[in-house]
Amino acid sequence: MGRAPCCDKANVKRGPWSPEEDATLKRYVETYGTGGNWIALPHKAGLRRCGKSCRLRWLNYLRPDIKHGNFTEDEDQIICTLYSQLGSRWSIIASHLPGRTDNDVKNYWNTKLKKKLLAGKGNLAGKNMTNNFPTSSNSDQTLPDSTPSLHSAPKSETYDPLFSALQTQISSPLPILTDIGYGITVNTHENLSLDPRNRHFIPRPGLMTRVSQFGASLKNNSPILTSAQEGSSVSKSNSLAIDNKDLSLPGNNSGGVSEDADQILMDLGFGIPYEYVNNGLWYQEKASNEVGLSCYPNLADSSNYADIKPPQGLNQSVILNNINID
DNA sequence: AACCCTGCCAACCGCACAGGC
DNA sequence: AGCCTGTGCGGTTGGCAGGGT
Repeated sequence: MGRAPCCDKANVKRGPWSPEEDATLKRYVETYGTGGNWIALPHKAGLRRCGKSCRLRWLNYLRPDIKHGNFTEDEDQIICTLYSQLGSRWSIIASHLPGRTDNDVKNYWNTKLKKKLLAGKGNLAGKNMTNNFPTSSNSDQTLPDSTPSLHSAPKSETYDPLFSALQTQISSPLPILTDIGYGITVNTHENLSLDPRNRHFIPRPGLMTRVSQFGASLKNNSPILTSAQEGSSVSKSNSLAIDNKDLSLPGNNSGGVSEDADQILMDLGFGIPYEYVNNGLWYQEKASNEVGLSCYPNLADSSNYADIKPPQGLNQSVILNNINID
C-alpha cells in the first residue's frame, strides 16, 4: 500500500496556471509568506491547487528573483563542470546559478546542453584529448569553490565552453577523482571544499543502493562504500590513491569515513565519454555483455549502468589520466 | 492547408528525507 | 522507536509552438 496522496486529486485543478491563479498565489505569498505549510496554503489563498503544485509554481516561476531567458556561456560551463562532478544533482547545480531553478537547469541540460555536448564529441576526438592529459604531478590542485572556477581557456574561434569544461574534468587531476566504476564520489560541502570529510561516495543507482541513501550516509558521516574496493590498491602517480583497508560493503558496520584523503574513493563523477573509455584505457561491460556507454549515462544510454572492468590483458591494471590502479 | 515531427518547458509523479508527535 | 505529514528532489510526461513535408 502506497502512502496517501498529498491532496484530493479530484478536487484540485491541474495543468497550466492561469494568470489569475498566478496573481493570487503571488499576492498571498508576498503578503503572508508560505507559513511553512504549502499543503494548507492553497486553501488559505483560495486556490484549488495542490500544495505541491503551488510550491513548484512559486519556486520555479513566481519567485521574484527568478531569472528567465537564455543561459550564458558562463552558465553553460558551470553546469557542465558541476554536472561532470555531481551528476544530476540539479538542485545543487542550480544553487550555483543565481536566479536559476533546478527545473530550469535540468530542462536546459536535457534539451540543449546534452545535445550540444554530444555534437561536440566529434571535436573531442579531433582534439586528441588523451594527449592533453597532464603529465605533471599536482595533487594539491584545488576544486572550484562555490562559484566554480571557470577555467580560463583562451577564447578562440573554436573555443567551446562545453568542451572546455569537459576537458577540464578529463585533463585536470581534480580532487573529484577516478571512478572505479560503481558510483560517484561527491563533495558534500556547499563550497565543494577539498576537505575529505566532505566527500562521500554515492553508489550508482541500481547497482548497490539508491542515491537517496546518500542523505542517510551524511547524517552518520558514514558513507556507503561499495564493491569499488575490487579495484584493490591504487598506486598514486598523479593524484589520489585509495586504500581498501577502510572500505566496506553496505551492511558492514566497520565502514566509516577515513580522515585520510588518500583513503577516499576516487571518481570522475560523470564517467568518461566513450572515446576515453574505448581508447585502450578502459572499457565497460554491460550486464548483457555489450560494450557500452554507460559510464556517461546521460550522454549515452541512460538506462544502462555497467561495471567498469579493465581491458583483458591489462591484468586488473587500469590506467587513467596518470592514475594507475593495480 | 493539413499533417507530422521535433524541441521545449511547465507541471506532475513518486520516492526519500526531516522533523514532529 | 515508530508513525505520520510536509518538504525537497530527480525523473518523466503532456501539451504547445514552430518548422518541414
